[in-house]
Amino acid sequence: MNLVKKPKTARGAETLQRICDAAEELFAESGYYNTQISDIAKKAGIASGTFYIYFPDKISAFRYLLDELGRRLRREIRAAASGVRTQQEAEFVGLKTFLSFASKHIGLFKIVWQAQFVDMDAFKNYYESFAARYVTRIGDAQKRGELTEMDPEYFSYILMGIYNFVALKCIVFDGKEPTDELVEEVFKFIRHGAFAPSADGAK
Amino acid sequence: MNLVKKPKTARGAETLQRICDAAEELFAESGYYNTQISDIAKKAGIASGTFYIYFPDKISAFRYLLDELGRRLRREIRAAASGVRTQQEAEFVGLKTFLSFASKHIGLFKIVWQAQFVDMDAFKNYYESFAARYVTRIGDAQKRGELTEMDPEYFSYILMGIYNFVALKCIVFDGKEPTDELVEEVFKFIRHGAFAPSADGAK
Amino acid sequence: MNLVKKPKTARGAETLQRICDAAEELFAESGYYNTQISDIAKKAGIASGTFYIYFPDKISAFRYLLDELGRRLRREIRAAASGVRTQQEAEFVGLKTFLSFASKHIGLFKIVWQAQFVDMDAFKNYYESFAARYVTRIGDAQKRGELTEMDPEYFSYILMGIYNFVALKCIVFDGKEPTDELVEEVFKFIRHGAFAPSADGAK
Amino acid sequence: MNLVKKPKTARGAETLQRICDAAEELFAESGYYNTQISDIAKKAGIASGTFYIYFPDKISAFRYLLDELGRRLRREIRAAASGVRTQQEAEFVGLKTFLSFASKHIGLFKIVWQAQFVDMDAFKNYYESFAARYVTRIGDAQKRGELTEMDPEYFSYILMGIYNFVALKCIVFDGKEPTDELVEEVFKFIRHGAFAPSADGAK
DNA sequence: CATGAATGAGATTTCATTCAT
DNA sequence: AATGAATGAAATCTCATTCAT
Repeated sequence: MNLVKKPKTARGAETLQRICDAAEELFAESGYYNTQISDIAKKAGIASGTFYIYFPDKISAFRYLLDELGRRLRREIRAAASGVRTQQEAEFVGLKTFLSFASKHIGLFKIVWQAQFVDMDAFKNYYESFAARYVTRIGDAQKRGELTEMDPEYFSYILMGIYNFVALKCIVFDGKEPTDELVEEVFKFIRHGAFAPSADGAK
Repeated sequence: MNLVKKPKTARGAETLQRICDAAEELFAESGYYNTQISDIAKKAGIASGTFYIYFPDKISAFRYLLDELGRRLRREIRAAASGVRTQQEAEFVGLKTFLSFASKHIGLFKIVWQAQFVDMDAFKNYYESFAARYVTRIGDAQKRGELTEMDPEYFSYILMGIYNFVALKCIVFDGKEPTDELVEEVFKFIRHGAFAPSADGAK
Repeated sequence: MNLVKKPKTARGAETLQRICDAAEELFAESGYYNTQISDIAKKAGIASGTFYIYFPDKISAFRYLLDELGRRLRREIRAAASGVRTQQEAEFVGLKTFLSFASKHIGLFKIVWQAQFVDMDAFKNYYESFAARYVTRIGDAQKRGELTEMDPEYFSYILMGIYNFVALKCIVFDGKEPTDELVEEVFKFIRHGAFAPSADGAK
Repeated sequence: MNLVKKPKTARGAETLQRICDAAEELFAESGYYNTQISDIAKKAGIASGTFYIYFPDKISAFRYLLDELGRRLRREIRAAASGVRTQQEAEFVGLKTFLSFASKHIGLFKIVWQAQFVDMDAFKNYYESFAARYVTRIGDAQKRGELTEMDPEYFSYILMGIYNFVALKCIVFDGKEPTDELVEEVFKFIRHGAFAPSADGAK
């Protein structure tokens, strides 16, 4: 069965859009389990029954939003990194794009985090989709000698961990927009690691 | 007011322990919202009403476990890092301890992740408690020139991000025990960053 | 906030009416605490959940009925007493109307009595609403020399006491309809007091 | 079965007393259905189980207190009225005693009111016990020409209505002690009725 | 006598989903 | 396409009562 029924009329398309916007906001703000269909309906300005014209059930709406998030984010990163040469530049641009996307779509960002308790398969799939693309790129870069030698899978999870926790701190906890300085700072860690050259050199 | 009612008899203490064990396992396995009091009661071998002798409601049990997790994990890390000299050693030992703790207490580890949708305050508090301790240590180490200069708060969130996503990949997704080799690999990243010396040397 | 949600369709209006009728009867017959939502639903011929479309909780339904009782009773008494000249006539007609109302709506009458243990504020408010209207009329009549001089507030509570206990004896305990003779008898007391003229003349 | 198990030791007697005091207060303050055995136990400073040493169940404690109330009140009124000659004096003293008793034992007074929804038989029995004694005295007084001729049963309910509602207003609603002036005022009504002599004489 | 932990039936309330209009 | 009333299974939580200690 399909996650969503594509509307045939313009009126229907607008209704679906309103449902998605409302659902995105509410899932992010209150969480999947604390969001009722009636809440979504009220926020979207429709009757509860109308929700079921477009989605077969609640979880389908969630999965649909989750899919959309991944797709859009990957598209943006791909677009942003299209012109770069080195892996360093790609990483820098990726970080920047991720943070700005998470800031604009804080809803979708928070939806991913809870997915593991709503739909573990969808959650795992989300991260693995990201990792998969990473792994190829990382492998290539390692062959070119650009990147530290290590398991490409863990490599990508480390980078995702950094990205996600920086976003958590900056956007969710502190409610700030990520600045260019922040991106620079974080990227410094990614480039050099945690330890100061001197300390490391002494070893 | 109180998250938990301390039992007055040995029998009561045992019952409470059984409730905690059952709740920890179920919250982790199925998530907070998919875990019913009746499930906990059945797993603990008690009547449903007995749960409410010790906890005023479901969410209090969750918060109690969350608190306990943080406390135990911090205690173990502190104990493990008590004899070390440098920040590098401390970090290495901390990572190792975290992964082995998460592997033993996968329940508690997964409880933290969902906390933001059960009780955002408790969730934030959890990470901030960790960050707070980190920040001091990091500041000191930076003064000694051991660590890269950067905002200590983001520094700690970066490290927590790495730890958590490595645990996610290894323990949750792959269902493996973290090995010493993994710890070494991840630590390599923390020490040198993402980029190979040669590539970096160009800078 | 609101005690009741006003239905938007005719079907809804009928359902609400059926719920009110059922609740009125059951609250009166078995008391608030011995009446279950499922009893009301069964008697109204609806599913339990439907109750909650119209009332946010059990106590709101009770308060709503209590309000309605007061309003309807006051309206009837006002209507009945609209054409009278003297306070004596007004009082006579008021007593008569009260007893016949209580007899028709024994449910609502009994609901008031228990209100003090369900919702003390609503209970107090009920009697004070009655007393308030009384007090004005009594004050006026006293100025015209029609009524014994005494505190108008206690005056009204005395009259309410007489009305309520006569109704208790006749309707609740003996299960009878109040007759015109009863009204006459009781009114004799109100007119002359307890003591026979001769005995009183001795004073 | 007995309502209460009489204690054999002095320690037991004190415990029973503490239970009764606590129950009286709580039943009055919060109502029968909102009072938990555990509340009574806590207030009495005992364990919940101890309650069941003295009372077979919750309702027995209630009935016991209700019985006690009637007995004590009747005893006090009898004692106070023992020396009087006329029905007028008896009535005056009765009113005074009732109000002062209700003021001291507001708990017991409020317990009676809710009895109809806890135990209708006990409630009816309570008022009928009072009415029964009244009826005899009233009949005699009527034969002596002291009292207005009317059905003695309704006569007694009218008087109880006056007493109870004056107590309700003064003690429960206004939280005041009944004064001698109040007793005088109310008694004026009982003696002369509601209407001023002139107004009545004109008729 | 006293304790307080344990019970478990039962109450209120929620909410995803259906369906007649 | 949209409405909103209705459903009813299921969840959380309560509390009188029992009983081993």
